[in-house]
Amino acid sequence: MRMEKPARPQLDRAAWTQAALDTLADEGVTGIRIEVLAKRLHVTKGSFYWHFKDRQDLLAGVLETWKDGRIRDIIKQTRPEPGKAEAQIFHVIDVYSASRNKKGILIELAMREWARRDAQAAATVEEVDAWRLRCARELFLAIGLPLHEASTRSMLLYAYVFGVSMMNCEKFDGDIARMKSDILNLIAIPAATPR
Amino acid sequence: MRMEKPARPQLDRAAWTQAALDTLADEGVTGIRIEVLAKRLHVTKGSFYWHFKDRQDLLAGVLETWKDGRIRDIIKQTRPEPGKAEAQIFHVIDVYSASRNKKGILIELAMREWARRDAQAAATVEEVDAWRLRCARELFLAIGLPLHEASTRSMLLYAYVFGVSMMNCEKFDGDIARMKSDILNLIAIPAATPR
DNA sequence: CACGGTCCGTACGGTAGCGTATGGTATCTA
DNA sequence: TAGATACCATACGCTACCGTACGGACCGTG
Repeated sequence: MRMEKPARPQLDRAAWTQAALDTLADEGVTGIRIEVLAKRLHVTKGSFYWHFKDRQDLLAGVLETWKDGRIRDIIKQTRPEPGKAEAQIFHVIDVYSASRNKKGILIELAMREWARRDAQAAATVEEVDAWRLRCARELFLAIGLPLHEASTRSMLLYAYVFGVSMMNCEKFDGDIARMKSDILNLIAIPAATPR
Repeated sequence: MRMEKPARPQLDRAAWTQAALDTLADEGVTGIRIEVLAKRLHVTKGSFYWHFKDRQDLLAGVLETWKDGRIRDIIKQTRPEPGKAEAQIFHVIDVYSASRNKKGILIELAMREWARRDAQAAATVEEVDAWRLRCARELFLAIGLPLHEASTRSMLLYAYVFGVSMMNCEKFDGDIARMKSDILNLIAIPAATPR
């Protein structure tokens, strides 16, 4: 009979991993520091080193957790629904728009920053990206594109959404909203005049 | 009469700033550590604190140096040359391809990682991006696009090149070279059927 | 030659973070 | 009720940094 006793938190690996993911979004990998996380969770390092062997153990858990979540989401978002492929493409893009998923994007960027200097992280990101490209390609195939153009467009799609998330568009001149909308149509709608 | 005495290096701010930029490419901002740079330059901290007030002073110098160099390059690359606008667009893209300018791209990514957590860096990157977008827009205008589409395409251009530089495309299936080529045509060549 | 400026080495105190050792306190189980 | 177990606090040594204080070597100039 497990009673909820919020007075005594009783953390587990998942709680630490989640806190690490939050910190990753805000400060990057180097921001994931055990003693800082402990303060955040109102415990001490003693707790951490009970659940984890060392910092590397936590980081590996972060990678696993992120990878599983991303792949699950991707599969769900791109599950074949006849006749809705085009809408699904727009939905995939929407998921990575800063306005709708700020934290997810921050984690995404932090992951790639991490991957540039760590082989494990690189492998993880690579695997997730491979899933994304495959699933997006299926959507483009579903709306009638040939294989090669489907591959090309899915790559352009993800390169664009990640790239634009690195630019502070808010302060540029011009109608940013309309520009983004036009870009999406350019990417997602093939062989048709935009709008 | 200044003789070159390599036995006694005689560093200056520029040498430290350059070393910091190199380190930035490899390890990010947090990798710029005074005592590490000193070891790299075969001197001690004593030298650093002679030329700089503190670490922040160095970082500000790095931002300035990078900004000036980038803006100068952008202007040079997009200087109006009648009839060559399209070639210039492709050249701009080429400059940001990993194969041709690996270090420049690493610095670019590190700068944006830095900008996500530091207001000064954010302002610097923003200013550079604004120049880039303006200059690229001029090129698209020169090949006959209306203002709005010129803005849109220059934004897509830079978002794409930055985004693709964050993806490890080497290990994906498919003919990556051809895909990238197709994408470039899609971005740079308006109103024409790709291929 | 004395002397001030330039440039750097050395030594120090201080902080932040990692990992370990060890003890303490609940909670469960026999 | 007496362990045994799960979970956490405390205290410690260690390393990597930052920034400062100060001294010394070299240079020019009077």
